Amino acid sequence: MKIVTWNVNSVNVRLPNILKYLEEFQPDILCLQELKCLEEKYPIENFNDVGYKSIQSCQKTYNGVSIISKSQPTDVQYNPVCIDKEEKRSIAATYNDVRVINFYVVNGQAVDSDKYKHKLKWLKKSESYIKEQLAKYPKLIVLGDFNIVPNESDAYEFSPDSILCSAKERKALQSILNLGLKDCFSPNDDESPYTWWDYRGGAFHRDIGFRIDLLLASKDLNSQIIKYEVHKETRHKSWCTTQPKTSDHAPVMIEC
DNA sequence: ATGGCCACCGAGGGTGGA
Repeated sequence: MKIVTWNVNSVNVRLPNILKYLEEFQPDILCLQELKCLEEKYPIENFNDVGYKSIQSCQKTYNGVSIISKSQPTDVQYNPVCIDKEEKRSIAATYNDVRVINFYVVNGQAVDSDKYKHKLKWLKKSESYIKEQLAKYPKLIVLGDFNIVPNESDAYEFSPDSILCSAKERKALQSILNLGLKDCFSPNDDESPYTWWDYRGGAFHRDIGFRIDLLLASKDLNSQIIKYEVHKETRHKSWCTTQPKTSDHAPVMIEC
């Protein structure tokens, strides 16, 4: 089974890229973040037309998460981790015997800002939710855009006092891992571990990036993982000729 | 070079992303 997480930065702008991705990589489960559209603008027919189902939690302009899959989801939860009900940042469902929880974690903007406090609060809520879910579903994966750099080696330049890298954020992530999850990341000797590169300053071609898109699996699932890949090629404007504008994130895939 | 922000809303620039 192939499971992917991808922050697409607008599902409608990126639709050609997503359809090409489905065709080329044939994931069983594709979790998207930053849909940036209302439910009625979500391109579900385009996914149905190529044999995929979708569940989604949408809002105007910001956020939004969905799970695109070959098989039918069960036990669907829309926005299970929620502080402000307008913010759609979480969605969960079961596919066969695997529980999939898709998160778009709060960015946080700057350390000690109101948004940073909101981020930490949101992470605390997600920890309680994951704990409850782990008790129900032994084969579980939490994945998405975490907006947290797990380790110093996961950033081109690790700044411990800045957003994505701060101690409080990383501690919140560690608390989630301590529930019994393992980061599926597997280093590749030929390339950096990054999954996000700023649009500005030619960051991608200079490989100034960060690893902030994560897949965290329970032990029962983690033991079955046979592959971990970051599909950086989708970040090249030449990859999808019908929509050369790319997301600033690359899709991350595991196979189990 | 695989480059030099992008997408949103709304009607022009302000906001948010990370």
